[in-house]
Amino acid sequence: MEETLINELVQGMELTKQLKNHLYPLASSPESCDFLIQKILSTYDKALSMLNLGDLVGEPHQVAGILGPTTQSSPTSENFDQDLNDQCPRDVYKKRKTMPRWTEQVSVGSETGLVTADDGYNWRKYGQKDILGASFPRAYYRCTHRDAQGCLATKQVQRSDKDPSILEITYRGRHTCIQTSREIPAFASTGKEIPNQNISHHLGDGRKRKAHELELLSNYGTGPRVKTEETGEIFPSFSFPSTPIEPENVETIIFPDSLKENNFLGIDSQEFLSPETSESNFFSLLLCPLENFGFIENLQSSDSEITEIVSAPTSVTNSPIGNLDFSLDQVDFDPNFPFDTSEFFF
DNA sequence: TGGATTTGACCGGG
DNA sequence: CCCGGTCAAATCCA
Repeated sequence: MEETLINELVQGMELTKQLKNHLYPLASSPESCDFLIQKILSTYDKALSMLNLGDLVGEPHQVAGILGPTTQSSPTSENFDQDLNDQCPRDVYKKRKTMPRWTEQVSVGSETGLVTADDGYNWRKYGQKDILGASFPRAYYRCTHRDAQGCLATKQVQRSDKDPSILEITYRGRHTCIQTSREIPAFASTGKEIPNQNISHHLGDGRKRKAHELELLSNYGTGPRVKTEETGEIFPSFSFPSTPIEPENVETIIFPDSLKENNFLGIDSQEFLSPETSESNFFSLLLCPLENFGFIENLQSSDSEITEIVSAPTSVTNSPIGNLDFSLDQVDFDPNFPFDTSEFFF
């Protein structure tokens, strides 16, 4: 089993190298490509090292869970879900504290403060708090399908003190729900105003709220950069090759401007934490590296995502065509994808 | 009218 | 007791 994993990783690494060779003459920014690809390769290295060293990450099935579409519902994920089921709210709350947590910093490049951090999931805001020492309040979102499907995924969105154009989005828990957002462009599914004291007063006005949403979307992905970080914790459903045992490890990636022209901010780690979407997204990257290159940013959101990413080529290797077709069907956007937001631009 | 948001209250951990 | 996180009633809106 482990040997198979290594083989898969090695193949993935080779494929990434090939991809690198293909990308270089085409990419808008070779440095960007190189940076990202080096990141991917380094993830492979770490993953392989870990496998050789033993299972630093934990259970082998965690690793298995990230390999290939056949393990979309990883055993760990199921166990994880079971752990969270049939518990009183308090227990769930306690459990939630142990749930995987990771943070993204998304530059939204908006002076208006009306930018959302849409990630293709349906979120429902359930609270907002002023945080001590923070200039902006923190908004709390939970998965819309929590009641219906028991999905305990939550996220917190807070505008960065240092750079108000950056949203710090902390995700907690993995989505266990079946999202219906797949039917619509991921980035357009859940526009949410970010907590901003300057605008929060307007939120009572629904029309303004809607306008905000539009503005959010129109500003989406126009930021000068995307900076992601991972406040690592060990995910229960898959491994953390780069930072498997160092929760305090924070990795910040600053992306050059050349990567900013995209609307893929809507696809964040959550997408990739979901095995089926993670793979498909990466597939689409493989298929259309230039068109979709922007959302590499999101792929970089955390090492965990990279973990997911690197698992994809292995599947491609096994059955390239079939998986690619599969991926296209799975991708959250249609062929018009980046421009589906046109309706939001007036 | 049903779903989403707002917002003050509530709770538990540190 | 403070603060972060959640609840839930009131409110908003399509």
